[in-house]
Amino acid sequence: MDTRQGELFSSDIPEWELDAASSTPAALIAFSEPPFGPFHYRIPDELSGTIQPGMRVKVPLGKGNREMVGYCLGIEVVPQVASRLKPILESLDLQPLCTGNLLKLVDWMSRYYITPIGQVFEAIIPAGVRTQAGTRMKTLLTPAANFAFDPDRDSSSNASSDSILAALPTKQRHVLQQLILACEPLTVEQLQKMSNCSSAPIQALRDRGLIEARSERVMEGEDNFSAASNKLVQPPALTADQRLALVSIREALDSSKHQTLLLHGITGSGKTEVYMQAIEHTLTFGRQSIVLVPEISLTPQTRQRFQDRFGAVAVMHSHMSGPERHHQWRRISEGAAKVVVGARSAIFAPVPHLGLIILDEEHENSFKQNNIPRYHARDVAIHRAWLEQIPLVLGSATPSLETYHRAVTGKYKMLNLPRRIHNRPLPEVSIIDMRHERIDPNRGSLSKPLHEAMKETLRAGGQIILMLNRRGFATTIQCPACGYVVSCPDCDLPLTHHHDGSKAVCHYCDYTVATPRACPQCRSPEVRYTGSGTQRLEIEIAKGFPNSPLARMDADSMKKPGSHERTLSDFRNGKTKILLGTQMIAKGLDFPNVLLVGVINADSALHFPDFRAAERTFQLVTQVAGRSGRGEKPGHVFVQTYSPDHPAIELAREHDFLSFAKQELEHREKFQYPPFGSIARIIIRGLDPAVTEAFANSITQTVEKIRALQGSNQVRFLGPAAPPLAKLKTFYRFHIMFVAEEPGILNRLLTRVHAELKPPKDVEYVIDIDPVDML
DNA sequence: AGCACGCCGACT
DNA sequence: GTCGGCGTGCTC
Repeated sequence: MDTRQGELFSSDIPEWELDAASSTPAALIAFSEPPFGPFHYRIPDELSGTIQPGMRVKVPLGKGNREMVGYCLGIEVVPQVASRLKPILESLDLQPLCTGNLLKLVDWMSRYYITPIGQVFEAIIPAGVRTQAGTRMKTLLTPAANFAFDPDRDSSSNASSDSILAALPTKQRHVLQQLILACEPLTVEQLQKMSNCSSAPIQALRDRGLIEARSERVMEGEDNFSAASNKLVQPPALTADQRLALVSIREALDSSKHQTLLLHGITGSGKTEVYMQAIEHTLTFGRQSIVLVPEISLTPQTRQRFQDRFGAVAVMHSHMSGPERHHQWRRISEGAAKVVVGARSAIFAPVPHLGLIILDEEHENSFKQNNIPRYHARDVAIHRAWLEQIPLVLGSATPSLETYHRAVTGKYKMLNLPRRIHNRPLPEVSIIDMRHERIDPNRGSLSKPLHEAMKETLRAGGQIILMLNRRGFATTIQCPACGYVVSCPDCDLPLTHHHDGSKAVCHYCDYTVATPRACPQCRSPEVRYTGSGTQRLEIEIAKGFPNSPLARMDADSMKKPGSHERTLSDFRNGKTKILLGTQMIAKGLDFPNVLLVGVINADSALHFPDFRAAERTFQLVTQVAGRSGRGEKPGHVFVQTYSPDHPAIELAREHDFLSFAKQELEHREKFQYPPFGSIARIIIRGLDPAVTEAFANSITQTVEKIRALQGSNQVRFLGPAAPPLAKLKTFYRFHIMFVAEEPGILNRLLTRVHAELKPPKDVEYVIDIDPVDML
C-alpha cells in the first residue's frame, strides 16, 4: 500500500503543518482495545458520503496494517495531506448504531468514567447487534435487465432476448426460463430446486451476465415478537396521592424541559400505576418511554403488566439471546416499541423519540455496573434526560441518600405517596433480640416468636416469606479439633457448604471441591458446619412444617430457565405456603395473601466496612417488610437481629425513613461522603503481592504530584490499603479511596493520574467513579 | 495489544 | 564478530 508515502515528504516539517489548503476531511476512529485512539483516517472516494458518526468501520492499523474494527466519532477537516492518512477499508454498518444524543451520551460517559470511548461503545451496543445475530446474508437472483420479469410478455415482443435464450445450452435455458417465470427474486437454493439442477448452470448464467445476483441481509426465522394484543387493560382510578404525583409528572412532560422527579412512595403505595399513566401521557404526543428496573424485579409479571397496558413493549435484560436482543434493538430503533422495559443497560435503548425515563427502585445497587465502563444507570439516566430535555422519574420507598438529599434541597422535585392503596396499614414490625434467644434444635434458625407466628399464620390460611441473605447450607466448614477452616485457594475466604452434591463453593469465584468428610489438616474424622444459609433453612422448615408446601428461591435454585416464573406462580396461586430465599425475594413481589415476613438475619449487611452499611440494612428490612399485608388482611414482620438498638433497624421497624435519612445525612456530612462529597476508588490487582503493593504505592506518589500541580488540595485520599477482599481469583488486591467536594475536581485529577500510570507486568488497575461498594 | 527499534550478553 | 534478550515507544 502506502509504503512510499514517507519518501514523498522528506522535509523536517511535520506533514500536518504543511499548506492548509491541502486540508482534507477525515474520519476520527476509536477502538475498543489498545491503542484506543482516536486516529484520523482518510475517507476513500467510494465511501465518501456514507461514513457517519456512530458507524463501525474496518481500518488498517500499525506497521503490519492489521485490520481493526473501529467506531467513527465524527468527520473532521484536518490540516493534513490526504495521502498521508491511511484509508478506511470498509464500512460495516449501513446505518449508524448510535446517533445524536446517544453519541453525546457516549462521549460524556467516556470522560466522566475515564474510560476509552471505544469501550463505551462496546458496552452500550449489544453484542448481538454488532454481530447482526439472527440475520444471514442471502444471495438473491434476478434475470438480467433485458429479461425483466414480465408476465404479459409474448414471444414477438422481445426478439433479441429470445434469440439469446435459444442459443443457450438446454440446462441453462431451462434455468433462466424458470427464473423469468418466477416473477420474483429467488435464492440459489430455490432456483436449483425449481429447475432440478446443480449450481453449475446458475453460475454459468451469472458468468454470462444473464442472471444478476445481489446480496441482502435478511432476518432469520419468524417474527415471534407479537405486536399489540387488541384488548389492552384500561387504567384504574388513581388515589388522590397518585393523582397529585401524576399531575407533577405531566407538567414536567408538557414543559418540554428536563427535570428529575423523585417519587417517594412507601411499599404498596402504587408507584407502578403512576409510571404507567405518565407513560400514557407521553404516548399522546407520540413519544416513547424507557422504564428501568433492577434485573431481579424484571419478572415475567412485570413484563406482562406493561404488555397488557401498552401492547408494543420491548424488553431488554441480560439473559436474552443474541438474536433476541438484536431484534428488540431493531424494533426499538424503528420506533415500533412504545415502551422499553429493561435492566441497567436499557438506558442505552436507541429510542427515536424519547419522551420520558423512569427508573424504579432507584436506590438499588444493581444499577451500577461492576465492570468497565463502571457506570451507574441512574446517573447515566440523569444525563440522557438532560440531553433530551425530558423528565426523569426516580421511584423508591427507600431512596438513596444522594437522591433524597437532592430532592429535599430542591434540585429534584419531590413527589410523595405516603399511604398504601386503600389506606391499608403498613405491617407491624417486631424486632427479635437474638442475643437473648435460646437455641432450640427443633426450631433451627427460627426464634420462638417467629416460629409461633408462622404456625399461627399457616393456621389462618396466610402465606409466609422468609428472607435469609445467604445461599448454600453453611457459611463455614471447620474442624472442631484443630480449628482448620476449608478456604478458597484463590480468594483466601471460607468456602460455603452446599448440601446438594455435598460440595464446598467459593461464592466469589465459584471454585468448587467436594466437602471433606474428615479434616484435611489433622485427619480428625469430623467437620462442623456453622452459619446458616437458605439450604439449611429449607431443611429446617420442611422438618418443622411438614404439611406446608415450601419453595426456596436463590441463585442456586433459580438456575433452570423458567424456574423463577414457576416458583412465583405456584406461590401466587397458593400451591406453596412458605417462600424462602435470599434478597432476591425482598423486592417488588406483590402477593396479597402474604401475612407474615421473617427476616432471619437482619445484620448481614450491617457489619460491612462501608459507610453505606446502615443505609443498605434500612433499605433491605424496609423492602422485605413491604412484602406483607398488601391484601385486605394486615401483615406482620419479624426481624431477627443481634443489634436491636441499631438505628437502621429501629427506624425500619417504625417505617421512619425521614428520621433515618436525617440522621444518616448528618453522619455523611461530617466525613464529606456522598451526597456531600464525591468519591472514587482505584482498585489495583496483581499476581505478586509485593509488586502489586509497590505499584499501589507508586500511584500515591503520582497522585500527590498531580494534586500539587493542579492545586487541587481539596482532594483527600486514603490508602493504599487492602480491601475486604484482599485476594480474589488468585489476584492480590489493594485500593485507594478518593474524596472531594465535587466530581469535577476528582475527575480532573484522576484523568491526569490515569494518563501517567503505567502498571508493571501482571498488574492492572481500574478507576471506579462513584463506587457503591468497597469490596 | 502488537510490532518495531535499540542497546547489552553468550554463541557460531 | 552475530543472534537474541525484552525495555521503550508508537500506532492516524
